[in-house]
Amino acid sequence: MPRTTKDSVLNERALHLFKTLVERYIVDGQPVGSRTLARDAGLDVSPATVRHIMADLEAWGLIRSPHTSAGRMPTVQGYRLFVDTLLTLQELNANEVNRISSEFDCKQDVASLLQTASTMLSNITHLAGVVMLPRTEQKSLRRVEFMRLSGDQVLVILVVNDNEVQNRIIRTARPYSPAELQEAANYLNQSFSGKDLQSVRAAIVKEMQEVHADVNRMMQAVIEMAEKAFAADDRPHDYVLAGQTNLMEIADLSDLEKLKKLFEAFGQKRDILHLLDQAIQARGLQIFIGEESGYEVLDECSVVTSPYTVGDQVVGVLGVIGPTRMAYERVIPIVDVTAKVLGAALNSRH
Amino acid sequence: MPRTTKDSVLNERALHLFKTLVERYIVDGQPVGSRTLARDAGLDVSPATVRHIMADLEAWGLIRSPHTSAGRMPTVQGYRLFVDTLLTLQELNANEVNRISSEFDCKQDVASLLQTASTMLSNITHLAGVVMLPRTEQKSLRRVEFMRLSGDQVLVILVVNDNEVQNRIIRTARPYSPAELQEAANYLNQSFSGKDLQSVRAAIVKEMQEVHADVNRMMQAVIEMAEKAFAADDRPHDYVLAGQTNLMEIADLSDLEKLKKLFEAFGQKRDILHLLDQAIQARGLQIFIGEESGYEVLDECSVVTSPYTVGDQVVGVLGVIGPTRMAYERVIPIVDVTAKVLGAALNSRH
DNA sequence: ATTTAGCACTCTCGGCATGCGAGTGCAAAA
DNA sequence: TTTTGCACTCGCATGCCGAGAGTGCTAAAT
Repeated sequence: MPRTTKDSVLNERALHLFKTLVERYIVDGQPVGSRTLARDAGLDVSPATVRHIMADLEAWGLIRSPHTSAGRMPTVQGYRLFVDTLLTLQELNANEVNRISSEFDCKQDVASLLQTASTMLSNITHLAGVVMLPRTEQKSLRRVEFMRLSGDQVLVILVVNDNEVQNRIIRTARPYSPAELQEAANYLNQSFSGKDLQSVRAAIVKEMQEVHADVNRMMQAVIEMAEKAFAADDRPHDYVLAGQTNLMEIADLSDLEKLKKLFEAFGQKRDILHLLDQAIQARGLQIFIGEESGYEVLDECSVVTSPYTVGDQVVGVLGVIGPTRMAYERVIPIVDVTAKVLGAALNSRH
Repeated sequence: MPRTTKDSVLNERALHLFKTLVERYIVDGQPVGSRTLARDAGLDVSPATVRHIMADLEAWGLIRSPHTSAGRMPTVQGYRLFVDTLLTLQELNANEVNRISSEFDCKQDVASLLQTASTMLSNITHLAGVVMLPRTEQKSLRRVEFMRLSGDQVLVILVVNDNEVQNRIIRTARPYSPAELQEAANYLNQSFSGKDLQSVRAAIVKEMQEVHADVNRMMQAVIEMAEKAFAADDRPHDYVLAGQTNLMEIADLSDLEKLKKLFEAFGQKRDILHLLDQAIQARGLQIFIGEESGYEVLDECSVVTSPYTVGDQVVGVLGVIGPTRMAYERVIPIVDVTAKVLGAALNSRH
């Protein structure tokens, strides 16, 4: 009886051949034929045998050929298996890690740290690097200041976390005098300085509900403004992208049409942000291969991400975007290390 | 005697044919042959006559053919002549102008105004839009605030122009107490509130030179900090780019290699900024055609720019970047109007 | 039962000739 | 000065051919 479909088992040898095939395909991008594979695998079997096994692998959905009489290349499921169970990572040595972390040392502010991380990812991997802005949950209020602009507009300046300044413009129900504003600020600074921004907001909301008409005019002003000023800091997520142009010279994506769609997605940011949001939930290195991501523009891409932490809070995620045919064994450690180093750098500047 | 090179004169008819040729080339991108041109020009002459004239135009360096037996297309000099003296602009009607300016109405802050302008330019023209950030010369100080961070680091918060907040971190010669900082801020606010930032700086530098040892400790502190805090706001210029992807589907630039170089230049920002800087000097609508710009990456591109003003101060420049073969007669009015509308929008928010 | 060798078959790709269409330039006629 | 006629040049699409690479199947060998 011929080994038709899946009556065969994926034994050691088949997996070894599969792994060799993927590795080979990743380095030179050509579908791999039986002869090449037989030679590469170092197994001392004939191409004919390899052909049999390749037929099995194809039946298992791990490889496919673009057309008759071309070699085979991995399917998405194939990459998945490869990445999950067969990959031998090329860990970075201490030297390389040092070179990476030294890049961060001279940077001052958060923005340039992120920029550096993104650029570095793209430079080392020759792919596109992406770093999502940190969502700091812990923002401790250091000082608040109100300044009247015109009519009912008030400029609010919040100093948080020792060295970060936020400012927003709010509209108030009625115009307040500078004196009133000063007093309101004083009250808030006294009561809440050093407190977490979230809890300040909570306290204010609570106070709003408790005190009704029996509150004096001043207190009303304070509460009204504070409520608006501390409204959740929900500016949309954002990311820093570097080295998109690297993707332009990758043969797999050379279809201008697709490339354009991809670049537009980078510009829109929406889809990419959704994906990064998913990745951040995962609390660990995450790999999206081809269509797995669920976004059509990323059909021919893989995304390798890792969250980065400050303290032990996950605050953001970074990674690289490249063709499905990427050197995972190199890229994964790089993303991993970069996330750790960025986390450390952010931590020390805190 | 045959009309060999430049013994012929560029008469009315020759110019008319040339103009027709350019217009035709701009719409369909194909080299224009004598037959087509004879038909298009509406002149009732035979293709042969047109051929003679085309030979003249070629001798004058206005057109060239990519190879024997292809039609002719404009040279850079040809475009220059066309743009300078032959172009019939397609002015926008009031309706379109309104549609443009209404886009700006709902925007709050400067950043989103610029973003809107850039996006709009790219949407209307189907090219890349670029808007340089305004360099406001007139920054009147409204309020200054110092806040001690750690050791010799001081956070400076400057409120300028009614609603813009700048903050910088400076290092001082010695640690100052909160009280000292407060006093310094008070002094500066009293003396300089409402003054222009430049002149504040000048006054401080002057004071530094005049008063030496006979100044009290307090005054020294004030001067030291102020000098640093008001150091010229020389963050590098920057711009907002939109619709780069439009450039990807333009046949003229379909060379991936060139396109990559161009996109990298967009990322680096350096060359583009230099060019915009030149454009801002020019005080008026400016067109760089192909190699005229002097930047190799822009060899196959044209850039149409116009400065925009607040009050009657030129504060920035905006424009579009596209292939040399662009619809100048449409693009020029669009850039022009957008610059005016953006200026007006910035003005009203001032 | 597995592995190997042999073989016919399929598909891609580069090179090559060919013909067509578009356009030119020149010389002679109008 | 303009037009006509004509020979000539390219670029480009088409079709053909052969080389190369790889497959699947069958039959033989281990």
